[in-house]
Amino acid sequence: MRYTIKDVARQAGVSISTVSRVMNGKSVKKATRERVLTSISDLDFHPDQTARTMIMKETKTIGLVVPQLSNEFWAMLSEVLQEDLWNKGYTLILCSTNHQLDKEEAFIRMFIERKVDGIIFISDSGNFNQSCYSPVEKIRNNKIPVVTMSPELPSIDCVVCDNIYSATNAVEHLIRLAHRNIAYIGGPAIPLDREMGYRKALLMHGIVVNETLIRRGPGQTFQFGYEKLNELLATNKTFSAIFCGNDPTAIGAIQALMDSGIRVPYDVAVIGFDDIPMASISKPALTTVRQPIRLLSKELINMLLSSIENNGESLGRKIMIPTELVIRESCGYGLNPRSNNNLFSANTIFGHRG
Amino acid sequence: MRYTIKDVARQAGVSISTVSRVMNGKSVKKATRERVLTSISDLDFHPDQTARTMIMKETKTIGLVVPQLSNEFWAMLSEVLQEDLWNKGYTLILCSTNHQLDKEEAFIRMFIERKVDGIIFISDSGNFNQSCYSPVEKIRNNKIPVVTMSPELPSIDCVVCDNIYSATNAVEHLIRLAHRNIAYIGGPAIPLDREMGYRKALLMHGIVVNETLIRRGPGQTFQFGYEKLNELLATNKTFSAIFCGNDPTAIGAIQALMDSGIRVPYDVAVIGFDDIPMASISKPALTTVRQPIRLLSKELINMLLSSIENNGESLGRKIMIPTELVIRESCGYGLNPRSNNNLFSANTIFGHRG
DNA sequence: CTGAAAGCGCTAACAG
DNA sequence: CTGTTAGCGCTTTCAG
Repeated sequence: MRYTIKDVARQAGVSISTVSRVMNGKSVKKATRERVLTSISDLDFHPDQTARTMIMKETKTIGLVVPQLSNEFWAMLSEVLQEDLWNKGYTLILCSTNHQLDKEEAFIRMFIERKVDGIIFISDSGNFNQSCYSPVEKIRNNKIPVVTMSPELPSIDCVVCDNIYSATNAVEHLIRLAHRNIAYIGGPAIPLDREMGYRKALLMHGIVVNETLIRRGPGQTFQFGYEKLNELLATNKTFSAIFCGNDPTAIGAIQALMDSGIRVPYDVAVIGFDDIPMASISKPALTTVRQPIRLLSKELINMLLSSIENNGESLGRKIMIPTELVIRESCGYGLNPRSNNNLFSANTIFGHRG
Repeated sequence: MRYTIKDVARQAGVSISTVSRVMNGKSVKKATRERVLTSISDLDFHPDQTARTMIMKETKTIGLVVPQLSNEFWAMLSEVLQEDLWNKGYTLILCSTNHQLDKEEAFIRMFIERKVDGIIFISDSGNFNQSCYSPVEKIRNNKIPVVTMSPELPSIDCVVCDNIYSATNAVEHLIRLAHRNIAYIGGPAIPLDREMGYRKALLMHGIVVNETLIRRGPGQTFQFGYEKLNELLATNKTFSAIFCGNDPTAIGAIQALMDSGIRVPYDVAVIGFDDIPMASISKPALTTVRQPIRLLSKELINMLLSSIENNGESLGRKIMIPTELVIRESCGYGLNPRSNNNLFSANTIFGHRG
């Protein structure tokens, strides 16, 4: 049996309310306070959060759903979120669906039962119905503050990198390097806007989209990129560059190319998305779009906490975070290889886009 | 305001105890049960775990402390632990210290206040005092079931790979490939037993340990390996192989070698530890010791849950999990390059070693 | 089979 | 400044 506030009160010869006051920093005579403090440390007493929660109506707990922890991007974002929230006095319950979408609902249910103060819901179900997505509906019905990275959901707060702009920017980089036959590897687990950005870049430069160069599938891993690239090779279509929806996919694609004796970047240029640590380590080092994780975390938390303060009022705010195109080796350096101006900043757009 | 058991009771025209009975699957007349169930779903009522906990004395929550999530090994282990625990009805609170040791104590304190049913405590403080380590002491004093991966702590349950044996096995592999000048990169954040295994292998083969070939430091990342390797090069000592305490370090070391024009494995062989996904992707693919994550998770959970059932009784059990040496490209294939017998199994030792 | 009542450990009025 | 008291939402005796 653990000690309770009663034990402390008895030990210190005061009432339980006095002990409570000491713990909550309310005014107590100095001598009394010290006596209580001594008893607390003598007994190694820890106040029971559970009981406190029943009255305070707040758990100081945030629920986080991410698609996968073995993807470095989500792992790092989770870690930063946890740290930033901790510094603001919140504990994070981190749940990875590992791409099993049916778990999302189960996690949400658990969050509700545990009365989390807010939820950060990051789904890789890029294809959900625009007007209604059941787990999110459940959160809203329960009036729990929530923030997502899915701009498709109307009237739900959202913080996300500008996927369309970033993808367009990346593909334009390839176009500037004289590529015209550019493939895309993506799928429902990768934001659809990245494909849209790819299409937009081609359109802007009068390049006809070749649908056979677009490979989609349910995956998002190294393995997925490897397979899709081999599919692409099997079509016998011509392509000189590939834009991949995320880094693991890009690295898998590069591996498949190399296994087929195709040199990167000399024969085919490859570009990824996320800039996970692995991107700079793999050979050739991956040119990719960097999502600024610390900024993402900061904005997600700001938005969520402001929503908590306004007791769950969701304004449907959308914040777009800028990205950087980080140029490394995997698509060469084009016309000006000695340039060290290797960062192209995407626009920052705050607020809902018109 | 969320609905409570009272609202359901009123809606269904029964008492709150009946609602409680329905929720807990106790005997209730069929008609009544159905009426209650209807009210529950009509109101989308979720029972409050917090209130339940106050009576039940269990939170169905496990606390997990890991050193870092951006290291794939910990990320994957965390993900598997979370999934396995979820399947057993437990929610995981995952806390990454990100190598800030002072956070360990803060997390433990939080776990106690939240009344977790058990703690999985994975510290990378490899050097802690054998007889007492403050965060762990705190757990024990509070009689919370705990399991660690630190075999040094006496009378604390522990599940861990056999680091000494695995390291010895890895280094012997290098010795079999005719290497005699073998360096080691490690440090306090990497289990000391890996260094002991390295020393043991050399000893067993009559090779004098050259202390200048052992590079230690507080790190464990890619960056750390890169720096330590450069330190090693700066000493001008001869070495033809390196055993690294974990994979990120090994991959960093390889990068540093390549940046100095030293070829791997032709000039220097490198071997790592963990077998993270990156190990098979980086070039050259890394030969490394595989820690079986799913098995590790299974055993950690088994041990913890059995301890919970025996209300916190810690027996100081130590389980050693076997590893595999996965041979890829980074140390060549030695005398028999065509062999596809590329797995050397380490012994499995269950129970405390004599 | 069902309801009334006690109480888990804590905080927050409300009196002194 | 401090003690008394009434709950928070639930489970669990104990009577009907």
